[in-house]
Amino acid sequence: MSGATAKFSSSYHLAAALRREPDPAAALRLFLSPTPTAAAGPSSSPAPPFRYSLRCYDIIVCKLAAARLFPAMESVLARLPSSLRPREPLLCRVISAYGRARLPAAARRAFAHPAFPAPRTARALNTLLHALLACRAPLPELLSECRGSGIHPDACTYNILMRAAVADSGSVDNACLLFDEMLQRGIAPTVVTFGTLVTAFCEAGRLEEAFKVKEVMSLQYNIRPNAHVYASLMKALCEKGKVDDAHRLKEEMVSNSEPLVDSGAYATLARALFRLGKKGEVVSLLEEMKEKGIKVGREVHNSMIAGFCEDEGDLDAAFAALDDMQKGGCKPDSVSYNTLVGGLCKMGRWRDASELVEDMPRRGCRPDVVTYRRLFDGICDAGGFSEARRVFNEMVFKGFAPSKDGVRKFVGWIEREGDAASLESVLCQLASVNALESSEWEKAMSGVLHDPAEQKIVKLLDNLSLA
DNA sequence: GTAGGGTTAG
Repeated sequence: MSGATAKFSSSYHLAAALRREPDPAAALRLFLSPTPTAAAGPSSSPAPPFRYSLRCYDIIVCKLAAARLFPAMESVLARLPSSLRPREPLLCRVISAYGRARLPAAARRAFAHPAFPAPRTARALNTLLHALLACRAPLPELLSECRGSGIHPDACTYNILMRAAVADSGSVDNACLLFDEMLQRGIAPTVVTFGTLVTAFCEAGRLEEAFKVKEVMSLQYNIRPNAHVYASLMKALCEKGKVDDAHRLKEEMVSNSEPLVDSGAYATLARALFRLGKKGEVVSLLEEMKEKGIKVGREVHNSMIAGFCEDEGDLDAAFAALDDMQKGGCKPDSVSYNTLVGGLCKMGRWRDASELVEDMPRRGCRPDVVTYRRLFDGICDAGGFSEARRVFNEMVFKGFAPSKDGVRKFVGWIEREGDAASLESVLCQLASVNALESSEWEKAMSGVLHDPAEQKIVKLLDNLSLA
């Protein structure tokens, strides 16, 4: 006897079912009540007839983390017995999920989670540092986290710190100081370290120094520049309008004996050619990749989609590029869809954009914060405010904050409508995703507030300002 | 998915 009601006789079967279940909430229900009797009544759940394996915890935690269902994830972690000896990679998934969700305090708490046996290694520390970097924590905070942990830093630690130095101060010089410190402590730089420096100089527009780093790494450290290094340099050259130089650099890259089959650098070139209106050269670029046996990767497909949407204004061609991508065995990601959503909105086709977003889960791609922002902005720009209201509710429910620009237009519309109750709930929703800025409610106060609801809102705003 | 790039916001 098997089937939906028989459920699972072992943690092995449960793990397989959890893995198969695409809906994280459904997976959680399976995890919580793997037997039919347990499913019948949550309060009287008997213990399942088997012991959960670490694998089951692994799968459910990762699924919940990916879906940002953090309270559920925490409750599963709280049930995780330390006797199962969960290992650091799982902890790292949790930490980085919080980093991606921009929840630094939660990331710090996870780092110290008691279910995971001490001591922590540099790997967990580095994951935490990277999460904090994603939350735009300033460099001194990362440094003190580092010192406080008592964990010996490795090259990866320094690479993250160097990135943070650039992100924080915008100056490459602090990154260079960290590089010197790293050498003094006898930690050998890796190809990633040099890639980070090259990128930092490129972003600062200091191309001569970027090329100097490339030279130093090969001549003094005998580390050959890889595709990352070339990609940064080529992008910087394209941005300065030196597409021919970028072309030459690409030649150097592919003539390197190392099997550089990475297509990322081609994406930059393709997009730069689109911007210059040289669609034909993109075609020959793709042919060249085919000749050389270089797989056309996701980024190249995405830069084609972007080229058609933004440079050519040709949505049909963009959707055709999406089809090509799928036919070529490359799964479109949120960048692909976000570009199309933006393109449709820009053409005023926000109803089509809305449909595309609704279709994304079925196509195997979860809408992200960019998806919703572009759609919301596009609808607000076009004045489709009742649809905007629907999208707004959906995105806020998922924990995504709308863009400032969209909020301004949306709140402006609600003010003009003079619906104080709506305004109140929208302000609350904005506060729930930390998107309520003083300027918004100051403006709201000077707006529609001349009816009895006025006092209520003023009181609400006072409360918000105290929070 | 412990670190760097390339395609979308900003």
